[in-house]
Amino acid sequence: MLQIYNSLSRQKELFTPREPGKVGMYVCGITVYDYCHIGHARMFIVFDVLYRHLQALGLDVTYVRNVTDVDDKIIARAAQNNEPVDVLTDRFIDAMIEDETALNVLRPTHEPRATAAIDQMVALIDVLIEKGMAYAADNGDVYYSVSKFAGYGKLSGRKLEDMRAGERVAVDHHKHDPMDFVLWKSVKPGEPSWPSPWGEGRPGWHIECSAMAKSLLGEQFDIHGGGMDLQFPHHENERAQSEAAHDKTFANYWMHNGFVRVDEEKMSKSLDNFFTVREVLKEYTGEELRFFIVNSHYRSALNYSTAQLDAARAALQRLYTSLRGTLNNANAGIEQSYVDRFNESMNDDLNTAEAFAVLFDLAGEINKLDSPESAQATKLANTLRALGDRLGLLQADPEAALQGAPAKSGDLSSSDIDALIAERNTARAEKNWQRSDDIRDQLAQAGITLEDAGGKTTWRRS
RNA sequence: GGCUGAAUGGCAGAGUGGCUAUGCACCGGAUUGCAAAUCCGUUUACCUCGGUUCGACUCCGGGUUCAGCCUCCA
Repeated sequence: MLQIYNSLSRQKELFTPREPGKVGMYVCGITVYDYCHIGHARMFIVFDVLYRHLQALGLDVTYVRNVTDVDDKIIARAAQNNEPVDVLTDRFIDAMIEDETALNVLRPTHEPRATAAIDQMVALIDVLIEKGMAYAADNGDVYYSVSKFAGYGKLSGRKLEDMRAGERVAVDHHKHDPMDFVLWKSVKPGEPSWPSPWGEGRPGWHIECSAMAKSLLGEQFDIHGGGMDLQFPHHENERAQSEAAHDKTFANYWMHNGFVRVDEEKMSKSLDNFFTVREVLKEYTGEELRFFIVNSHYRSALNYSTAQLDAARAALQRLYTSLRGTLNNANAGIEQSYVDRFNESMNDDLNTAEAFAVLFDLAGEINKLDSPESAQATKLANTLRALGDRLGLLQADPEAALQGAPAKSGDLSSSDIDALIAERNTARAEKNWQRSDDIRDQLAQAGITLEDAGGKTTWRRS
């Protein structure tokens, strides 16, 4: 019985799909004008874990995550680079896919691009105007009349009066009400545009998601997700548009992931304190970054630091070390009690931190066994790999994972390392401990840790 | 100013009205030529002030601090 925290009701609710056995899920993706940062990575990973969990529960999930490929920032960046908008967006979409692959994020069922759904947006705006919920201003813009939607503010927990009282909403004389937001922006010189009944122009950001969700999931669906900062105004507006147009509930459950912070401050472009995924991947593996993100609850704030990534590496080393030497036999069976515990944690609003305790318990049990190749060890290792996969982790060959981390210092090749290990073992056979220890120290300097066990010497990056 | 949310041991991070989270680090032991890895054991908590209760880190109320949203933002 899955319970998820619904931002709309501000409490955990039992998850009941609209159609038994099926789930429609929409997540707001990114605006492609730059490389993905750790905050984007968190969104990808959080909803990837949810996607995997829903599937593990036997549900047939249609997962839609859009790509916003037309927007002020994209246009500005393309102009700055002196390149066409689509060349810029294609490049960053490719980069995004590379990053996701490195983080072992599954591709959503559909990844619609806003520019391919303009017709649906125009149609939706048309419906809103027909219903008197929107109006075309004399400057060619179309606005949504916020005051005509009774439930406005419910998702973000704010009142229209409070918002109006705020001084931070810029006054625009084309709007009937300062809170009204734009559905269609009239064309400006040099900008991409499409024809519409209100003249050439381009869609506002909010209408994109309403239109793409409708065309791929229908007028109603189960889960709508995104970053915490999208709750207002983006999701509030999406909800207002879709519910006003269709006269029915839009998404039943709204989920928002917490932020990544740096020095206890939100990671963002404007604060210029962000780290891109590819930057971090120079020093850490995608799996280490993923572990760091999955290690804490998806709604809590997550403080980024290299100390945290180091801790993720150490934790992952413990898990992989327990798998070392075990047989990778998918038919070895599953120890159900661990799976049950794992599911119980995951069913509690994706309590991944608690679920991890199950993985570490499994690692401890495997370590206690006499032989990693015993039937029981194989079964437990099989269970550990299966549960790891539920979180998108532990699928690599243990030895490769332990040796594959990017070196933090030094840059010895594996053949250099093997040669030194061979020389050291010769010295050890001669009980030349001085020479043996010198070599071990030398490797330690280069970030290589040696382990002599069972008559064999293995190594890993530390 | 309005509205959310959070405060747990050296660090990270779950959770519970009375019972070991977990990982890393630390300490003692086993193992090892010495290490590493592993195993066994130990130590270190619940922002503050009041209240409810036989008993509160856990529930209620006040306070303090921090973060987020109210403007593009995952």
